[in-house]
Amino acid sequence: MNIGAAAEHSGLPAKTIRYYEDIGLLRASRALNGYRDYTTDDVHRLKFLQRARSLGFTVEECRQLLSLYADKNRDSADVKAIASRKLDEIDTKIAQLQSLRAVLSHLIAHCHGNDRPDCPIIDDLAGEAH
Amino acid sequence: MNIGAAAEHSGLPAKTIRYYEDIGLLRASRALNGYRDYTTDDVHRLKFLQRARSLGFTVEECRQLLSLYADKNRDSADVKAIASRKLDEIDTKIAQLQSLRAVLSHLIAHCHGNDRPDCPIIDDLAGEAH
DNA sequence: AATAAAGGTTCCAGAAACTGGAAGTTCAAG
DNA sequence: CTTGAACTTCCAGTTTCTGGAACCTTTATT
Repeated sequence: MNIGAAAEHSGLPAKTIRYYEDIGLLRASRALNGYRDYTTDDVHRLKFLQRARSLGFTVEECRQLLSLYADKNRDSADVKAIASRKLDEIDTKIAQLQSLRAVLSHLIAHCHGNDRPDCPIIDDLAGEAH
Repeated sequence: MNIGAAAEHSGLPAKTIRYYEDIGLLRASRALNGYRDYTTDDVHRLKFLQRARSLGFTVEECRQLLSLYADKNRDSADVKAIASRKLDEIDTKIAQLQSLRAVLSHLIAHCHGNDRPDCPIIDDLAGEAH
């Protein structure tokens, strides 16, 4: 599959896919004409990258996450440790999104028109996830 | 409150807070000595920014989100429309995080040692949020 | 009171993660 | 066989910080 189709399927711009190859995040094999050639597994990885990046994981973190599947020689306890750490980060992110969501939905429900200047939301703004 | 304390409370480096001021995201008033002076409301906004940025919202999106509270003259329907759109984005992010979480926890639970190379996870990698 | 350390200021340079554009090659359609 | 889309590389620019120099203010210590 050419880079255009891979871009289409993964949701990443072709430019970004080439950039990821530049920095060694995901190498694709080449067809005889020199074009990059992507397998469906490659596309899965690209989708995964798109998702993880859009959720605030850094490229280095994505590299780590990808390595969890890729490295057959890695010790199982090691994999588990890294995965567990990432799991905690994900849980934190979910909690933060939920608190962000609460703030916004409160805003939608209660703070219309003239009420808003004194809206209690501003007090909760960035409040802890209870 | 000085910038150091604001940094401490918000979780953002002082450098970043100054940068946010540079790009007009959050202006702080100045004390007589020229130091930036932050109110607790400012700190709430900073915390909010820290959170939203770490969750993958762009600076421009954060600016929009902040404007939801700040702009007293904005039409209520307008506020609701923007907030609703952001709410949808947040829901999507939550769903994506949950699917990412499922993949990782599956990895932890089932793909230890020699099983992993053929682990079914790689098939789910970046699979849709069901 | 003098001074050293800590923390504030601006400004400029560099890094991370893209993003756009030029110049050229290959492919598919008419 | 030509035209246009999609591919290639390479270089330059943008966004979002981040580090460091040079200098000023506050705070603690002698």
